[in-house]
Amino acid sequence: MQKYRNIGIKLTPQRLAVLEFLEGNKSHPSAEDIYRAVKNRYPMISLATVYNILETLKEKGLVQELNIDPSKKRFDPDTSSHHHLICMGCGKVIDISMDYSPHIPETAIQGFEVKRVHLELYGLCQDCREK
Amino acid sequence: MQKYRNIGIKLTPQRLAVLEFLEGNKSHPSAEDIYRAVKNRYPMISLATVYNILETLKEKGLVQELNIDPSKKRFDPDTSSHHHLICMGCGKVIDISMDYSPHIPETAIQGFEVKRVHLELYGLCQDCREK
DNA sequence: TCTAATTTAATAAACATTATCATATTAGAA
DNA sequence: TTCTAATATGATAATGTTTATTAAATTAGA
Ligand SMILES: [Mn+2]
Ligand SMILES: [Mn+2]
Ligand SMILES: [Zn+2]
Ligand SMILES: [Zn+2]
Repeated sequence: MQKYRNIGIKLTPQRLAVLEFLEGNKSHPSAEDIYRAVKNRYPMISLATVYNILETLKEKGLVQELNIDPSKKRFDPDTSSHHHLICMGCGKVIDISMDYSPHIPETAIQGFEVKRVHLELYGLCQDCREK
Repeated sequence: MQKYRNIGIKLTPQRLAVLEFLEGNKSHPSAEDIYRAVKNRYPMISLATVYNILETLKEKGLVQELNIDPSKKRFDPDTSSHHHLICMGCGKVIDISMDYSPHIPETAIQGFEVKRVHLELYGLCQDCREK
């Protein structure tokens, strides 16, 4: 609603629907996931539009693209620095926020300028362990 | 040659060519990269075969699949635990090996069993910084 | 209210990866 | 060495994801 006025993009029902679906969403959905969810309320929306919107939101820093899943991109509305547990059993992606400031010795990175750090912890979630 | 006898797979010229190309390779090539490189010496090889071989090598633990690049898988013959610098400018992927055993508090991972840790450092390489 | 700029939706195209299957090759047994 | 069952290859089709195209619709500001 009003809260998205100052983002610097035109407000369309499609964009609002995607923003509302993503708001606080911790499931790290794919474009297809978002499309299906939004389609329930706005059956006329197109998948291409969802891709367009995600691209726009990414540029505006309102969403982050995750490369965690080799078969498709996944999106995260939490753009703060945080890390992920990735279940090798079911593909679930879970946030972990732990105080983490790695000491990276200069010698190890040879003039590379580090802008962002992402930690991936691969393993098995509780549910998948019980099988 | 002889060194690949005990892997538990049939030795074919195609497999040997891929293994030789990957041996000590630090460029984190895609399937297409590998196909192009191997094709120089074995022009009859098919891209599907490269995919088959990579799948087999992955199962045998001789190669690791990286999800670093959103547009395509990349492969790493170094299956030891190590981490990567990823250049947001040119897409280059560089190894970093630093002693890194994060202390992950149990409370942060809620019953998740961590099998593998991968650290991604996004930024700009020396070359890209100079532009 | 009017209008220029932007966005949408439908669809085609591009691209990476996987599936299919007839033919060829490997590795081990005889 | 020869034979043969099991496996691998190569050509190609199929699939799934993402991007490009473009006419029509919508937004936001004058
Ligand atoms: Mn997250
Ligand atoms: Mn590596
Ligand atoms: Zn799981
Ligand atoms: Zn670079």
